[in-house]
Amino acid sequence: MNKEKNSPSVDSFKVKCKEHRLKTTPQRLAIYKELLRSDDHPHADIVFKKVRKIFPHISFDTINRTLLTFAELGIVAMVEGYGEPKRFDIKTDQHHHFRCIKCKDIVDFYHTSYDNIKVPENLQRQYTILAKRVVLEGICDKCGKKS
Amino acid sequence: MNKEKNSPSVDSFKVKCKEHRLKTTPQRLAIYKELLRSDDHPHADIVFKKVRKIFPHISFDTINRTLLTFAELGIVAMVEGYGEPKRFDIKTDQHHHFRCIKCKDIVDFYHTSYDNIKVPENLQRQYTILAKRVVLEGICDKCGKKS
DNA sequence: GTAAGTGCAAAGGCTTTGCGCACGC
DNA sequence: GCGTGCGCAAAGCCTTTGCACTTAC
Repeated sequence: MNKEKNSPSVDSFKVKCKEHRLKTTPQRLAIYKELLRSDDHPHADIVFKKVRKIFPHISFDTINRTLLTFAELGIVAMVEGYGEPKRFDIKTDQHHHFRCIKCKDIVDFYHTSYDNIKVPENLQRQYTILAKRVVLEGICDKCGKKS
Repeated sequence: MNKEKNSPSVDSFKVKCKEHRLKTTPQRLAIYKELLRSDDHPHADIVFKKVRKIFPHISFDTINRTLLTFAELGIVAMVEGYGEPKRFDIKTDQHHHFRCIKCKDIVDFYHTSYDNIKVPENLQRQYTILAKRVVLEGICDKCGKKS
């Protein structure tokens, strides 16, 4: 494993850009850095508002296009939702999610035994499985206290 | 367990409506029946096009509002996606999903050992877990043949 | 220098909201 | 008859597209 290449960092980002023949523009770098800072799976508009503080002239389209490009190339991941705006995650390694059904928060967690769950044989035969993920849903501590 | 109440059927639907003080209008019944017929987790527009064949004067808003109401009350489930239009599922019992990343098909499957996966203790303590679901992603047989 | 990327503007979808009329209970 | 639900229309977002200008390589 090449750590440089796989753990999210500014350096790994530059490497990935070269691999995909993407230009490492200041805008892209700023967007990537913002994602590095976030652990709440922000959507484009949140990233826009934050990056604009550093980059006042950046346009929303650049944010959106960049995030979609990153997602397509596997530089970032897209997280599943229920029809809300697309949300992005800097973590592309195997992990799992807890989702709060009230505040819509998504919390990442790692759990080796979930990584190793066996795919049912009939599905294994029929499909090419590329990713496995466990999604837990419920109510987070903050929302639990409110009610 | 009250089978009448829990397995999806027209009868169980009427019971559920009464429980939630919803009127069982012909429109709602038609929408519910259409979902009963579908196993591909359709979004509102698909349901609209199909129901309109039986109910030419039904409006899209009715479909959309009805589906959202059903989802909110737990009469149907909403399936997770990546920012596309909301998709709905008549199955509200525990099951899991395979998603094809190419054609976006979602296939339901049941797998007891997935139902019984243990929630990590630290999460168990912090959150109230209401649902567990395994999501497998990859390429389905149809898309696999094409490439 | 060249191709790729950015910013701006406009259009296209999907979803939501408000309101008068209709209809199930 | 009462209150919920429906249909229609309009508005509000989010996302996508096209194009000229700019910039990284």
